[in-house]
Amino acid sequence: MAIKDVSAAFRALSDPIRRDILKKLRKRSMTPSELAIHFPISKPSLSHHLNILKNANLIDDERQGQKIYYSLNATVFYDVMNNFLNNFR
Amino acid sequence: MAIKDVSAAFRALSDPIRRDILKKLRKRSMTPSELAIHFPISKPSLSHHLNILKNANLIDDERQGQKIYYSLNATVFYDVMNNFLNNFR
DNA sequence: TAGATATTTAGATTATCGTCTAAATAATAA
DNA sequence: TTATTATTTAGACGATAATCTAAATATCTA
Repeated sequence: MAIKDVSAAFRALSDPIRRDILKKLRKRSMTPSELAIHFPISKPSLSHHLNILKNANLIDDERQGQKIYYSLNATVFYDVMNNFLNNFR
Repeated sequence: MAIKDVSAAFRALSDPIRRDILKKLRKRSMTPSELAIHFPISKPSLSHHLNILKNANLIDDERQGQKIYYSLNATVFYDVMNNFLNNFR
């Protein structure tokens, strides 16, 4: 999956909580409940942030029973950055 | 000048007009009036966008008489991107 | 089928954003 | 000084965003 919307990607990255979520997911996939431990916001708010990251194609999700595992979509992540940087080289 | 605020930089980059302004400034410094030709917004709106880019340290300004020349601050620009990418390597 | 756990959706509230017009400031030129 | 040009500031308005609580949906287990 390629870059759908550069604006959405940058907007997603403009929030420190969302950048921290990506940093957590860099190490391993995590569920919303696992992530929630690290952030001082309600679960609906966390869900909202995850949705924004997902719509920007920066993360993927996969349900396993009751749990949903979110993971970093490194490909799109680099695509956004590199495509953008190439415009300025 | 280093990165003051990563959030401000990404937020600045989340608007397509502001990204287009940066692309124009990649080639040469330009005044608000010169830039205005290329964008379908009022001059106060353009001024607002330039202010956001300036607060994010993505551009510099320099007055020459009546005119103010805006230029890309490539250093900060790359710093934001590279520092961020390094976090995900 | 209930009950428990995991997550999202709905709806409200407050704050921020992008835009405009009108007015103000700054510099130059007649 | 007065007029002209370049740009920003002020203030308003509608749209979007981040957050919360309460309720709904989905899955598993007894």
